[in-house]
Amino acid sequence: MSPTGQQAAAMQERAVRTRTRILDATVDTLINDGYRATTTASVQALAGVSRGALMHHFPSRQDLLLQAVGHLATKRGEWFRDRAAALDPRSDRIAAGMSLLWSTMSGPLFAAATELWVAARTDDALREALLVHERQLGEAAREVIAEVLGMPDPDATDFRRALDVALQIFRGASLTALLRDDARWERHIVAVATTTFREMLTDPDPIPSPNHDPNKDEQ
Amino acid sequence: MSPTGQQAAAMQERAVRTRTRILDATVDTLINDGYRATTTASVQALAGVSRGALMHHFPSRQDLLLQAVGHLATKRGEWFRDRAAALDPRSDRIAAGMSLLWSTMSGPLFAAATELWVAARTDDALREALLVHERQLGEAAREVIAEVLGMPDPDATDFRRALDVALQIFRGASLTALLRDDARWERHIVAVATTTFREMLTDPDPIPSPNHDPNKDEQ
DNA sequence: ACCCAAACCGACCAAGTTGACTGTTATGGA
DNA sequence: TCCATAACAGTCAACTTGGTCGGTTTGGGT
Repeated sequence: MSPTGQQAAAMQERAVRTRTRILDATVDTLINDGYRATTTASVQALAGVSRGALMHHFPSRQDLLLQAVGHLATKRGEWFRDRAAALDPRSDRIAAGMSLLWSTMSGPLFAAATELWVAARTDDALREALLVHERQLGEAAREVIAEVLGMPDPDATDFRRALDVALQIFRGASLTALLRDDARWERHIVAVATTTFREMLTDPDPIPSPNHDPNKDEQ
Repeated sequence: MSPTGQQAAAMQERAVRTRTRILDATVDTLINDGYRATTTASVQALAGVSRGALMHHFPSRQDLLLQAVGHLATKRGEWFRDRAAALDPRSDRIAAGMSLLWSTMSGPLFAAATELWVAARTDDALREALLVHERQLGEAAREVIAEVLGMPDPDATDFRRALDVALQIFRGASLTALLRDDARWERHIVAVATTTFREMLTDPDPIPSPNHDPNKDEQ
C-alpha cells in the first residue's frame, strides 16, 4: 500500500493525504457500490479530487485497485488489533477469540475484501496482490489470536488447523450473511465455531490428517 | 428461469434453443471472465446471436442476469442430482454425502453462482432472485443428502443444523480455493467437515442452541 | 395462398469509462 | 531568490456498453 522507498522519500505531506483520500474513497466505493461500480470516475467524485490528481497517483484503474488491496489490508489489520486490545480479559478466552474473529469478518471492510477476492479469480495481478497481503494479514491475526487465547506457540500445528477451520466457517458465514441478515443465526454460528475450535484443540485429532506438511502444495 | 406459462405456450422450438444458448453463454462468461466482464456484447458474441435476438429475449442486462440466476440454479440442481445418483452405495454414507456436497461447491458452476452472490450484495433485484433460487436449491439438496445418508426426516432440526454448518465450511473453503489451489488441503477440509457433521449428528448437541426454530427465518 | 405474430437482424445512438494530454500551482533545495 | 520537480487541475478523444428502432424472416393457422 505504500509507494516504493524512493518515491516515499520525495512524497510530501499533501500528496500522502490526497493519496489516502483516494484509497479510502476506493474502499468506500467497493463497500457501497461493489466491484463493478468501482470506476475511476466514481472514486474521483467521492474523493473530491481532480482527474489529474487521480491519474497522477494511480496511472490506471488497475493500479488503483492493486494499491487498494494493500490499503484495505492495512485498515483491516489496524481494526483487528484495536478490537483485540479492547477485549475483556476476564471473559472466556476461546469464545472471545472467536467473537473477535467473526467481528472482523462480518464488517464492511471484509465485504470490500470479498469484492476484490472474487474479482481476483479472473484477474491474475489482483490475485497475486491479494495472496501476498492476505497471507500477511493471516499470520498477524494468528499471532494476535494466539495471544488472546494464551497459546504459547502460534505455529503449533493443532492450533493452526483449528484456526483454519474456524476461518473457513466464518468465511462461509460471511458470504451467507451478505444475503440474509439474521443476528441470531450469526450468534449460533459463532457458538458452533467456538465449540469446534475448542474440540479440535483439546482432542487428539480424530480427523484424518492430511499427513503432509513436508512440502507446501502440489496444485 | 422459464418464461411465464402463456409465453411458453407460444414459444417455438427455435426460440427455446436461442434462449438457452444465450443463458448458457451468460453462465460461461461469468465463469471465465467474472461478473464485471459479463457484458451484453460478450455474451452475444459467445452465444453467436445477433444483438436483436439478445434484446428480443432479454430486454436489458438486468433481465439477462436475473434469468441467468434461475438457469444456473437449474443446472446446478441437475448436476447435483446426477452426481448423487452415481454414488457408490457401499461407501461410508456420511463421507460420501460430504464429498458430494464439496464437489458441488468447488466446481465452475458454483464459481458463477459466487460471482452473482457477491454482486447481489449491492443489487436488490439480484438478491431477491438469488434468495428464491438458493432456498429452493438448498431444500432440494437437503432432501437428496438426507436420502444419501439414509436419514428418515430431512427436516429434523439436528440434521438441518449439522448440514448448515457443513455448508458454511464448504462455502468458506470454496472462497479460499478460488485463490489458492491445493487438492490436499481440500481433502483435509472435507474430512474435517465429515467429522464435524458426524459429531453434530450423534452427540446431543453440546453447542449452545440458538433456541428458536418456532418460525423459519426472520431475516 | 395468405396472414399474423413471434423470432430475429443489425445499424445506430447516447451515456459512460478510461487514460492521455496540456497547463497550473505548490514545495523544497541550491 | 529562483528553479526543478512533484502535485494537481481540467479537457478531450477513443472506446465500450447498454439500449432503441425499423425492418426481415420464420412458421403455424385458416
